Amino acid sequence: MNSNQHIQFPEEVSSQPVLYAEVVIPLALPKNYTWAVPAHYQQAVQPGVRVEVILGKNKKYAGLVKRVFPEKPEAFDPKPILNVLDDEPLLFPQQLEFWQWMANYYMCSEGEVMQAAIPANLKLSSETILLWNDEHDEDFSDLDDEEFVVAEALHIKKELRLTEVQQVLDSSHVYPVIKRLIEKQVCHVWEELKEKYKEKKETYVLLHHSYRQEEALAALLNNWGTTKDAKTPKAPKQMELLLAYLHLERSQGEVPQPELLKKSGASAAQLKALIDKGILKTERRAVDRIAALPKDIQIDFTLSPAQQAAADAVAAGFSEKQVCLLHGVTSSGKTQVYIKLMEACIQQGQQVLFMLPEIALTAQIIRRLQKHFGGHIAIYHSRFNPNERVEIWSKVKSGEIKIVLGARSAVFLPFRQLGLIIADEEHDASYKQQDPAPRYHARDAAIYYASLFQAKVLLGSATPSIESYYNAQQGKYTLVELNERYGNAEMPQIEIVDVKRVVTQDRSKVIVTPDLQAAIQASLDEKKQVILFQNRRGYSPYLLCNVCGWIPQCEHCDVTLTYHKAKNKMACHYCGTTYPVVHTCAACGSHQFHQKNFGTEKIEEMVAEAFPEARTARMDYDSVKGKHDHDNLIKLFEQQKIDILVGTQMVVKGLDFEHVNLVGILDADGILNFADFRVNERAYQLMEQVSGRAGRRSGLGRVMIQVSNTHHPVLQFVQQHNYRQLFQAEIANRQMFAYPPFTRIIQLTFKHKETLIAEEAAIQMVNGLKASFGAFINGPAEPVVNRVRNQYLWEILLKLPKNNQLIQQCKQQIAQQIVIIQSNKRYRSVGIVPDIDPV
DNA sequence: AGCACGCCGACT
DNA sequence: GTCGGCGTGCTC
Repeated sequence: MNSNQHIQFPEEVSSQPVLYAEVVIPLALPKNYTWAVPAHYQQAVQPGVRVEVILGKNKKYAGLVKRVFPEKPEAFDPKPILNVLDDEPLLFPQQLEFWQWMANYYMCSEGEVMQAAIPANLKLSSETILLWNDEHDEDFSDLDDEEFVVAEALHIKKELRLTEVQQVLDSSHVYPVIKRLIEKQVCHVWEELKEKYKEKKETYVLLHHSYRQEEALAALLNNWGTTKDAKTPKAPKQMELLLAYLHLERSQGEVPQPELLKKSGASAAQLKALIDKGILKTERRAVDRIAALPKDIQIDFTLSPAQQAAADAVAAGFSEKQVCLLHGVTSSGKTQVYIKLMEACIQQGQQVLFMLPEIALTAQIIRRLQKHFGGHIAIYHSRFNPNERVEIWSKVKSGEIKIVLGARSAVFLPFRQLGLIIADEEHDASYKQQDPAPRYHARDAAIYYASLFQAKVLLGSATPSIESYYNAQQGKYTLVELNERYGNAEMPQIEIVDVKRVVTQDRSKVIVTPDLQAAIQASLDEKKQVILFQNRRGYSPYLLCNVCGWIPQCEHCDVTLTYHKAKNKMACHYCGTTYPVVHTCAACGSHQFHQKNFGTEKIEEMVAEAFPEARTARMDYDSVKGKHDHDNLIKLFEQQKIDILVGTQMVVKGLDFEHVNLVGILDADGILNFADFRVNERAYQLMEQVSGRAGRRSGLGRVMIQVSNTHHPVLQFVQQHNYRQLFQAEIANRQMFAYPPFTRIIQLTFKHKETLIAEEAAIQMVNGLKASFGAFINGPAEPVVNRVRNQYLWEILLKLPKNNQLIQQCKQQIAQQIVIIQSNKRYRSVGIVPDIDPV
């Protein structure tokens, strides 16, 4: 086999039995596969390390060892593990257990969980493309010969496929060498980013590590200018610069180069001199990278009595129950309560995971937490640069990072001593991953994950999900209420504006009623700011033929195309295809089209026309592509450089603007008339959260809701800010129609390019489940949008009683049924997608 | 997810 | 006569 055989004892003589390893491969394979552990790797192969294996003819993967065992598999002959990539496990047993739980609970493979769980840089396969890391300089002195060869090739070509690397290196070394190059940040793994975003980079000045020690620094300063030490410089201007640096570092933690030069009045040359002397150094990095802030904690505020009481109640609750729901009205200062609890947790040497919905993860909250926890905190985000994600991964694992602030994917980080998970805005639907598998709910998964560490979970919201509030009411969670706004600010006053009363010439919908228009003007006159909220769903602008009523549709989906005026394009929001704007009706040949509905784009345009003297801006998914666009826009609005902000859901999330005293909800009907069992809950959450943006700090805020169905009960609840009433009304509904929290839902989607085949497969599933679960099955039915990407859809909805054993049995039976259905040639290519607890 | 194997249409 | 379309089955 190889030369090792000569130095290795023959197997019969060796005291160790042959071992096999169950390995998770980051693919949607039906199950995990087994590879043989060569004798010389028996020490190195242990659960949690990555190994290089061949799968299929010649595909290589870095898989993760789940389990090592001595029994030889009978059904097949395992291939050998080629290499062991890690000296120590990439994660702890808790994470492996978490993966397994997630695969079971959400009906997917562990490979799919792995895919979601670990950063791209830790996933290697033959398909992997390596990219040269632009941040790396050309200093290759710390590379060995093999690393150097690859690094040089990469430096020239900028990218290499792993198969190309194979041609340069002896093939038995490729993966280990690549692994080391990634660790040395020479390169990183190419990854298709969901959203392109350009990191904002700045040059920061840091103290060279040899002067990080207090004594070394003191010695340097005390001996400055004396000649005792030949290395000690004299230049007084440089000392001034150094002192300015130290001052800035102490006062704000981080020292951006431009700021230092400006504050100290020193020149770039003087800075360079200090760098050349090895006293300071510079580092170019993204602004939101792990901050080199001092590792101390500064809690320099005191809680209000109400906040203190809440914090105490949460802490007391944790001694009895694992989960606590903090229901605090908007602007009650939940974040301060979190900060106190986080502090207590890290004082005990434990780690904290602070989760937020992706779009609420703004510079505003980051800055706020960094102010208190400095360098203990890291931000984790699916859009971050791959090298940094690995850096955070390992620093969380080592325990160096105490607090992670992140979106849902942060639940996968390898915490060592997790003490507390906070899920802020716990009601938010974006905690649920829609596509691809694992379709997990990060809030629910976090509760399980925490239990593996005996850690506590704090769910926070001004508008809790019905499920969580119900759990609290039933005594499953502790319930803590925080009913007063911080600083005793009053809750905003809510006015319902009946749009039916406004008559327009062309019977088209009114966008801004005269009442709202007057209120906007009043706010502007007071030099205050205005937010106009437009629900996006179903309210995008589209074109309609004036003659025959034809509406342009997507070629691949059963969806009306959205008209984007600014880009002069038509787009499908389901599959993303864009089309040129139609000018000729496909049905009657007419050239007259009318723009229907109003998106934020149209609203911004009209508002700008109506208030020419005001500065308006728009915030929605299209206008803020990158994360920094979003932050910049918020900054502008904070600084009152924008008077009127028109936006979608985005403006709702966790933002805190001081000078907003009017919020307009333009079309509440679009929110209230959505066909989903959660409409009322959603509508309440949305309107209450939007209202919360008004008058947060000073003065009374005003909210105007434009609606035609003025008697909708949810409007009254919002008007009175009465969550309890909403809950009571809604829980009765849920019970009556057997929806969560009284049942658990499993949705099965069947996809095929012929609708009949998808339907038949769905019917077969129903038939297979009928005997045991017949009473709980709804469907199959076609969804409202019945074709996406040229595939027709059919759905089955199971509303199961809350009985874990029964649910488990049902999942098993679904899995079996999927195998049976797909073993029939006719249904082989039907995609069957289970979604557990869909939102 | 790849990818090879395999069975039917427009090319040299 | 062949090149190649992508349906289908398998990967320890």
